[in-house]
Amino acid sequence: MTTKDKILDTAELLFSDLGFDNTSLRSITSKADVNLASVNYHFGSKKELIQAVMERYLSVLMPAIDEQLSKIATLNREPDLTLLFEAMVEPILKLESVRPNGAHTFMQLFAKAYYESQGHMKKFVNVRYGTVLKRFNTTLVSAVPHLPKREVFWRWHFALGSCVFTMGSSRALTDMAEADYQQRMGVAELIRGVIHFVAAGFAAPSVENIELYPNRDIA
Amino acid sequence: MTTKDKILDTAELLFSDLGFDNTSLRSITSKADVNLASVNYHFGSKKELIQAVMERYLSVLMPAIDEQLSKIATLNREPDLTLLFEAMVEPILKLESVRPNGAHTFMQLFAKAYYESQGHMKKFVNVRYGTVLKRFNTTLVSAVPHLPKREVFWRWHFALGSCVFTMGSSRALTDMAEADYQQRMGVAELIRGVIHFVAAGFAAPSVENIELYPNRDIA
DNA sequence: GTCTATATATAGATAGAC
DNA sequence: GTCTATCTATATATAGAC
Repeated sequence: MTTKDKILDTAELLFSDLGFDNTSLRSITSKADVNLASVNYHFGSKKELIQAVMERYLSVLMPAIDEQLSKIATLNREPDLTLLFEAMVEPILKLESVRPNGAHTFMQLFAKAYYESQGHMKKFVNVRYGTVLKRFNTTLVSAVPHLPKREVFWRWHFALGSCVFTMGSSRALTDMAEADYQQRMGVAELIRGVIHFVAAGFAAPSVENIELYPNRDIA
Repeated sequence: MTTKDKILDTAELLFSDLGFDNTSLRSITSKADVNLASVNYHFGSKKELIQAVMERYLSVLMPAIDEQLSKIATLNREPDLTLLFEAMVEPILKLESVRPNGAHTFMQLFAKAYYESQGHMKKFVNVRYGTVLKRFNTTLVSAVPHLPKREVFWRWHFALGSCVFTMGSSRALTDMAEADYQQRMGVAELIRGVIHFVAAGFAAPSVENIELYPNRDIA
């Protein structure tokens, strides 16, 4: 195994576990058993190392998502929401082929990236995969034609919150579920659970058409 | 205004904006125009400063939540989910009285605390307000008697994700909503929106009773 | 209570020998 | 490509004068 690969593998392990800011280049190189200076030699900077770690997954995930969106487009009917969300499962599970336990690792990385809102990552993803993201958004909007666009905007971010949070805490949550309810959840079941939840939230009638506080018994 | 208060006010401003780890004592003391060493004199350490900042809000929020739970208990009927969630709005809005814009600031702080998962905060909250948290959980479980407990566990965390994420990104999201849809959202509307979303997710039929992939057109 | 000065630790990055 | 040694910056925390 090359030095470069040793760095990448160790970095993704520590990044996904501790976050990007909380992982020092020193901890990576010592655990990977390579020299500290080799990170800058091979990657230039910590930022570029982070991008390289993410790119290994994004380069598999994004084309797979694009392909699913194409399949949906060929159906020649209004795409429904559950179909769209479920179509995201396969691309994520495909990440298992990138590295052992890849889907789980990527979800953790994704969540950490979101939490720490690394500006350079946002730019990086948008420049490289902006068209796929736009396409997903277009499909999403067309899947809920009865909702005002601003409603779609809000619900999408509510849903994203559930997904990111679940991804980031997946290890802790599955451990708790096993300890308290003897329930062994895999990555696939977890994704399906959260998808079911957010799809139901999306399917709710428009907030703008209902009375928000019908039950004022206690207020 | 005392030095201690100047530190608290400035700290909460920077913490809520940049997060705890990303805010140095130096940036706080220089912005508050007090001496660096005064933080350790008045609070002992950065950890204790963080706890003091949170405590100003928690000491108002938690008793208010407890009171709402009491009111729900006196209704003498199965508490419904929407009622329970809506009951949380008033306590949060009460935080406006702690400091100007307090509800918004607290939500940001809460989200950052969750993201950075500061171990000492978790302990601190559990020790001081564990009974209120337990009581909320008990009420939640009794509000959805048709769901298996493990389902409640999962859905609660999915819901929490939506809430935390929305709280943490509230400024960015409301700014986008105003720019793109000319929609001016206040804190109250935002909370109600996300509550409506997660209540719908909670109200969905149990995942364990439905076929998860009824629509396999594309997989 | 408030200040200066400093101890101590840890970051990311790089120069230059090999 | 790999290494040692070091630069530079920044962090929390504290000792001790006032």
